[in-house]
Amino acid sequence: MKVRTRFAPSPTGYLHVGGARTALFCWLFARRHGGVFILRIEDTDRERSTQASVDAILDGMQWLALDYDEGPFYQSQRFDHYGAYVERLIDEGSAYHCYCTPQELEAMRTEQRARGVKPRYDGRCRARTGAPPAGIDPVVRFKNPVDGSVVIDDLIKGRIVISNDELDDLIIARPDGTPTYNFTVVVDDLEMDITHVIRGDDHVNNTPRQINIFNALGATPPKYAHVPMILGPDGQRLSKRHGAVGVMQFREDGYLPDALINYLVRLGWSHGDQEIFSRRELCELFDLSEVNRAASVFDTDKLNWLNQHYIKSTDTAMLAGLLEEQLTKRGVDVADGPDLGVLADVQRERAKTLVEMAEKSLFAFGDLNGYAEKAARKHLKPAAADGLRAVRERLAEIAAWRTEAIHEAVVETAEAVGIKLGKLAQPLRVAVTGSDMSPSIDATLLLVGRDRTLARIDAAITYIEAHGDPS
RNA sequence: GUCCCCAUCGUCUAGCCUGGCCUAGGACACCACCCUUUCAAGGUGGCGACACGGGUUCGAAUCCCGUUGGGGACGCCA
Repeated sequence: MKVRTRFAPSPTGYLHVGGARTALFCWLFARRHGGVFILRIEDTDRERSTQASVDAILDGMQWLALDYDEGPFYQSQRFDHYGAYVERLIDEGSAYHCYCTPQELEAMRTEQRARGVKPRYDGRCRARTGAPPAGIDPVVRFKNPVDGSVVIDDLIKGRIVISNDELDDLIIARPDGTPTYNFTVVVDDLEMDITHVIRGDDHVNNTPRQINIFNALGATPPKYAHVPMILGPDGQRLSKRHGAVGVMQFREDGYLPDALINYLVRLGWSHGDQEIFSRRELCELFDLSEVNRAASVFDTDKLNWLNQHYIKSTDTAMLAGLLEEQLTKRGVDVADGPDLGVLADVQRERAKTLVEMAEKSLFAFGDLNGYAEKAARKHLKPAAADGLRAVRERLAEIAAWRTEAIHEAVVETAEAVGIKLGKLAQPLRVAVTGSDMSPSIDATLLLVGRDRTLARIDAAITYIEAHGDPS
């Protein structure tokens, strides 16, 4: 049978990394087996579902290049399907109307908690006879089996057995007739011929209920694979307070989609000692049997390392385009500066993110925004003035503004003036970039350009003369 | 509280199923050194873990039981 997987987020917020990893595993599993990957939007809760969230999810999927073969299907547009199944279960005696009020149920639960037992519906409406109470719109409850137990042969966790007396009669339709999650999932997984349900392991407790519904419908449940959770550094479930968790936030923060994908896939899955995987490799190698059973902690350091790896191996034109986005976002006029390809190539080894790359490249555009205080104090001293004058003169004579010529000019000036290269390069670096950290001095000058370089050296000499207190 | 799941370096993990090849391997981070005009990148080396207690066995990270710890679920949310 052809593999069919689905990713079924509820649109109540952005696509977070946990969801993204689940989607990735679903996608990979489908690709690996030449199957079909379906996107289904679980928006039966109209109170909380928003179009903005749907868009955010779609954007996230697109950015990560997790393309789906079918969908997106919206549950809110499939209410008639669910209604028919509800009717059928009622007719067959597998579901019943319940007239208990929310207050009543709440009281029941508090009482049960107080007794130290698991809060669950006691089935008081199961055998209700006589006329229905007036003025109450009933919910519909599924008649969960009373005896026996449900076995889940989870593809990741192994065999899980849950006794039916741990379960209760869950609500499958609200008073207004709208269906609830555990029911729509079953109907959709059934109607969409899903063969493998791959989802977060916060759903394992729902699985036996869903299997029971499948059984009541006379259908065979799909195979289940419950992926462990992603935790924050404090061991708690990953959430907003841990920082960036929305997929699109990672884009904002300068991460490459391939880097995030690679990071996420290794979080819980491994293939021997291999760390770097191309999408192609993943599609060939991914297997649920290699997915870890334990939860894992999200580690930004490792993501950063991977991101830099991908930055280093992205082709120049692509990287230049990405850098341009970042620069433009920062209000930089990219026309007023060096070739972005050249820039990207010198910066790719010194930035973990595109954001960092852009920030470290600002010196090559527009005017200098002052000097970093410590750097100026250390390097823009009277002792450096002669070197700067000499190198300015030598630089001004260069015919073609190229790395080699610049390099030569700097090295020769240092020799001529009789100082070590560093004694010249550092003041020059501060003069030209405002900071004592930048790419190699020849590359830096190349990026800054001849006119700016000369003007900035002049400015630095003026600065030294004004502040030159030889203490 | 009840039920379910989980447990190897700080973190991600290999090894576990099919005990011996494990004085437990790799990666990130960290530290040191090398390279070096700064910052990086790169190279070399180092630090660092089988949660604990029983059992089975000639032999256990690997199998079994318990303890502890962590996570999840217990909605007319999904």
